[in-house]
Amino acid sequence: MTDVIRRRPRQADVAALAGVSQATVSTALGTSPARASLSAGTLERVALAARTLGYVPDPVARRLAAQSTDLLGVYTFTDAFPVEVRDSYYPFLVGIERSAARLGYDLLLFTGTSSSRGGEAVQKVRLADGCLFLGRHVPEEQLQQLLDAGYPVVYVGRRTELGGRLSYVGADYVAGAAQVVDHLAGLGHTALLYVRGTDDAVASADREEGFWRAVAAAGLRGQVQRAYASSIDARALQSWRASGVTAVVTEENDANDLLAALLAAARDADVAVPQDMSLAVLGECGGLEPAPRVTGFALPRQQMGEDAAALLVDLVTGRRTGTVQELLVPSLLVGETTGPPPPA
Amino acid sequence: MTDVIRRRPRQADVAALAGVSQATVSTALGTSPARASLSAGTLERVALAARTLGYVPDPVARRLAAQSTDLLGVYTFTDAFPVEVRDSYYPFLVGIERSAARLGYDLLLFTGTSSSRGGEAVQKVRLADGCLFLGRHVPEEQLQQLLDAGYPVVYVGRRTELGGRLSYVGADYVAGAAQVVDHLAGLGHTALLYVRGTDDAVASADREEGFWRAVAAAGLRGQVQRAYASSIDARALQSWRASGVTAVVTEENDANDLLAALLAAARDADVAVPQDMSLAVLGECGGLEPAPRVTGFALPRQQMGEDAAALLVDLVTGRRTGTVQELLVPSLLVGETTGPPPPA
DNA sequence: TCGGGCATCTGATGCGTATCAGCAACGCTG
DNA sequence: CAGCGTTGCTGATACGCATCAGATGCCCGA
Repeated sequence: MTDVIRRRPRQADVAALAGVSQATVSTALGTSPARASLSAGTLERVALAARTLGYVPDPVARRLAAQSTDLLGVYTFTDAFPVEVRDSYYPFLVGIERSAARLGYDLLLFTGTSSSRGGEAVQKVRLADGCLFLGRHVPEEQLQQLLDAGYPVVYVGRRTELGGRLSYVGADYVAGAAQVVDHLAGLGHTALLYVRGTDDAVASADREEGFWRAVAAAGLRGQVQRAYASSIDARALQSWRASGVTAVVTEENDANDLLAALLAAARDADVAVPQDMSLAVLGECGGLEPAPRVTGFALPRQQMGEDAAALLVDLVTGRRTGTVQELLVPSLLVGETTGPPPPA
Repeated sequence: MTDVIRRRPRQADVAALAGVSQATVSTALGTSPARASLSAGTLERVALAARTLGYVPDPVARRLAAQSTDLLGVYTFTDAFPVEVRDSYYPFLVGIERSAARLGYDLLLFTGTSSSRGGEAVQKVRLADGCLFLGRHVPEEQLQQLLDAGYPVVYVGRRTELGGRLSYVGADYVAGAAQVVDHLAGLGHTALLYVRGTDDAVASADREEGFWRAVAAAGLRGQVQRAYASSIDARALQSWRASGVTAVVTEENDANDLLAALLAAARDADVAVPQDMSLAVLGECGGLEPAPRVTGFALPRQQMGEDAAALLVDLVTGRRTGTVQELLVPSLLVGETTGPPPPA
């Protein structure tokens, strides 16, 4: 009662009340093997004193001393809660949270990372025991530093940077693309065109690889064309048809508007989808207005988040080590834009 | 080169390289007023050394020493990323992240808080400089401990627990309810019924208060009825109409299904909405299938998040003190379920 | 020449915990 | 009773940084 402003209690206070040393309190309240060598009486008295004082360990001090915070970092290169693409980010977060909660970790969300000058900001993730990275950007030098220091890092999404030394949980675009191609083959198509964008993102290349593999496996004719959305028009479409193509696959509608351009071109050319020509996307389709249900495949986003967090925890605890790379297989989404090829 | 396993650099390393003391490095790299009394040359040499070594301050140590982490806690009593009600939580998070990023704070998300036994888990929020709370639940004893210790806490949503000592940024349900009532009055309705659920949530009571105030101000006849969704049927609806009621307002469709029950009852009773009777909700309507655009009001969720985080930062930095309570006014949403009353 | 004031910088200390070497007391064996 | 292993606990230290009371050297006025 003499002290009006009471500090929150620390181990020293508990120790004083229980009549033992601070070291004993630390041992008694902790989980170290040394705990076994304390007498039952002492354990009890310490526990009682701690409860009486409402003692709660200071996570910061614990981390400084023991090098572990039970925190997983989540680093995004845009807002963690983007408004535009919320549908694509949210499931990752859901999965991450699930795993983290199940494994007893809390989440440290780094904000405003895009605006902060210099890549050095990345280093602050070290507050957490390990860190998940979301988003396309890869600050190589910074990550290199983290890796060199043995700091556990896991990307959500496949990354080939840093000489393949990055751990990740990604989506198997090759398998996904193959599913779509197989679906078309099953419908009877024999000549397929893959229209891809002009950038060289890993996922883009993977899609093409999956396309070729499946085309070869199914004994189809295939061709690939790189294009800008603006270069796709009715005339292009007609020339493809003239060359025998009955189905076109393309990338998802993320940044490039290939899919939208194809739909528009089909409309302009009076080509009915899917009666005259089938159309599919090697990925998900979003952001289209109106939104036709386009055939494609769905990324197992939530599962990716879960697996990534679980992997990170394994790396943190040492249950797994080194570079670990996982690919999850997407699931085929059959929409309204694919059907049998038109009769020859 | 002798050291293969290189620790990450600390201030002592920077100090050695720059030829100054660790204390000087701390001062030079920090923002304390003492920094002004360092020579330009020293500042420069320290900065250079730090850059050379890739020094990044250890946030944990910083916190332990300076009692500040630049972290805002976010404590939810369900999943932080709920799957069912994502639409209602997400905007809060968006706002919170915005403010936090703008003010230079990162976010600490506590997970699995619902499952962890005992309320003591709440105490771990202290890792952060202050903490936001989302959700209905209020663990009074635990919060009391935090408040007693002078720990900054802000609720998102109005809370009257703990003798009104909780700071919050909430929605002004009174004003929102009044907007809806005024809207109905403007359409020509003169006799209104408010069907409310059976719980006594603060928001529920606020709605009723707003209802009564606006009814009185507009000189209307009003009545209130507490009901379960299951007790609302065609007969009840007919009896209300018989008593002269031309518009019914109710709570949002969150947990209780009052709104859904009313719509179903109207259908059963062959009462056309809004021709025969207007229907509005004192809040938002979601989760209805099919989803009619019901007249109601929208909570400024994102703004609430932003303001709550900004308030929390003010409390953390001492720019504001004590209990601060803010209410934001919702905006009227005119849907398809309200219209002029039927001719008498 | 000396005292005093200023500009710069440093040594020492504390933050709250975990860990480890080691100490004291005790029982046991030979 | 000396010697030794065990049990149960403590003292000291480290973790990396911030802070503050000085220490040091310097210039100026008296």
